Amino acid sequence: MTSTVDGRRERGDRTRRHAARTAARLATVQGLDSITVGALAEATGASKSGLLTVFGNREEILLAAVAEARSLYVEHVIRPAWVEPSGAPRLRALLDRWVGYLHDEVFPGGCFVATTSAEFGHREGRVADAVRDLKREWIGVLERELSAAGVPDPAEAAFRIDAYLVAANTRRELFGDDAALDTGRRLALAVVPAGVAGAGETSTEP
Amino acid sequence: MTSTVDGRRERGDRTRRHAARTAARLATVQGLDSITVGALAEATGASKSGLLTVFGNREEILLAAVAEARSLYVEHVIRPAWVEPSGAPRLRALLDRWVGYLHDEVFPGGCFVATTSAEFGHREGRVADAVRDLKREWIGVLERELSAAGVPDPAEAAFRIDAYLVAANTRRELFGDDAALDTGRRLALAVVPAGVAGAGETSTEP
DNA sequence: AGATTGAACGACCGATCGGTCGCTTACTTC
DNA sequence: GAAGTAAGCGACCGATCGGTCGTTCAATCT
Repeated sequence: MTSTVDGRRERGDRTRRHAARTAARLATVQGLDSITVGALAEATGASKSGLLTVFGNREEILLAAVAEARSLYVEHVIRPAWVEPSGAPRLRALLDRWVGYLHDEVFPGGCFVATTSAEFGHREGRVADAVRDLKREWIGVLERELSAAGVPDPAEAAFRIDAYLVAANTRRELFGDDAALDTGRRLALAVVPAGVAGAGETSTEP
Repeated sequence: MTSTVDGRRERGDRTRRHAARTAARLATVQGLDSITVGALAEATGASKSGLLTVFGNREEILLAAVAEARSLYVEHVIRPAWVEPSGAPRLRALLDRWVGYLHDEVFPGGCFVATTSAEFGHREGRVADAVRDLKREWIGVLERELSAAGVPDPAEAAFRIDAYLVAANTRRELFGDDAALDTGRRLALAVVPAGVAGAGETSTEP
């Protein structure tokens, strides 16, 4: 996995990655579907045609942006929390990391999942499906950890936590109210059992 | 205030209203900022130039759409609930009406405020300000009624109710999960004091 | 009836949209 | 070093964008 083919493709992968990341960040500011090839070209320093040769068409750019956003989310929120044992401790870490991920401005316009979930609500197509998958995946993580924490109704608890976090993100973006983030975390923490009900291990990735 | 001027302006007002309503409905599907003058012209049966002579420019169309959405919201959610006495009874009516307003498909893409709040999160300009005002107004209603209901921390309670409702709307739009609406209402109802703590009267409009 | 005025329209404007085409460049493999 | 190949670019395409302009239409006022 070293020289030949990978060597040739390294260039393309680098610009691909760079463009996808820029697109993902732009998406939280102006909307994923508002991204234009020309604007992305200017933002990345590449040319329109250059981007289109690498990605094929605009839809592939949006899909790459969603994939890149997912990997950023995993890197900043999921993986750091995964060092904690499954259940309540991991949930607390997830909430901490989630607030940190917003505070660190990983995306300039707040949470990528929250923004695009609202934007692509009931649309159809591959991009909308990718966004749906992202949201489903996050809720799945919450439900599994809540279940491991011994919460009686994990689905409802996940609904509540997700609701608090999204609302916190919206308020912060809309009114510049940074304190909303802590309010959201505090309310979400109240859903997590206080006891050390961790049953799991520092186990497999989600 | 009868014949002359109003008579002449009735035509314009009717198309203005019709276009604004269509724009507000379209906004919940494809995003408020994705509305184009041409698409709105086709959807209303008018011509591009006709719309622009009445509204002036695109921004005015978006502003009119927000204003029209507000009036629809008042008509379907606020006013029906205002017949109940202030406090817990009115809050319960608000939650009922909110679920009904979504169920009746007043907007084809779910709650206008939720969608546009996410879309215009941290943007600037008159449209973003109008969206901000709408959200602020709704939260204000909740806080005032929660306060009247004797809730100790009305701001936090309003945060929770708003979070549940927005999350319910998002899930319904994203996954077609109609049951989410009832989950949202049930959770929101739990924030409202159960006792008949209504202090007010069938009083003034918001 | 004639004048006035807002509503509405078709034609048209420059700018930008997503995308194609042909070319050069950079790198790898013979 | 020659050949091959993906990366990347500039020029250009038809379509659509928001918006302007001059005209026509419908209703009111004198």
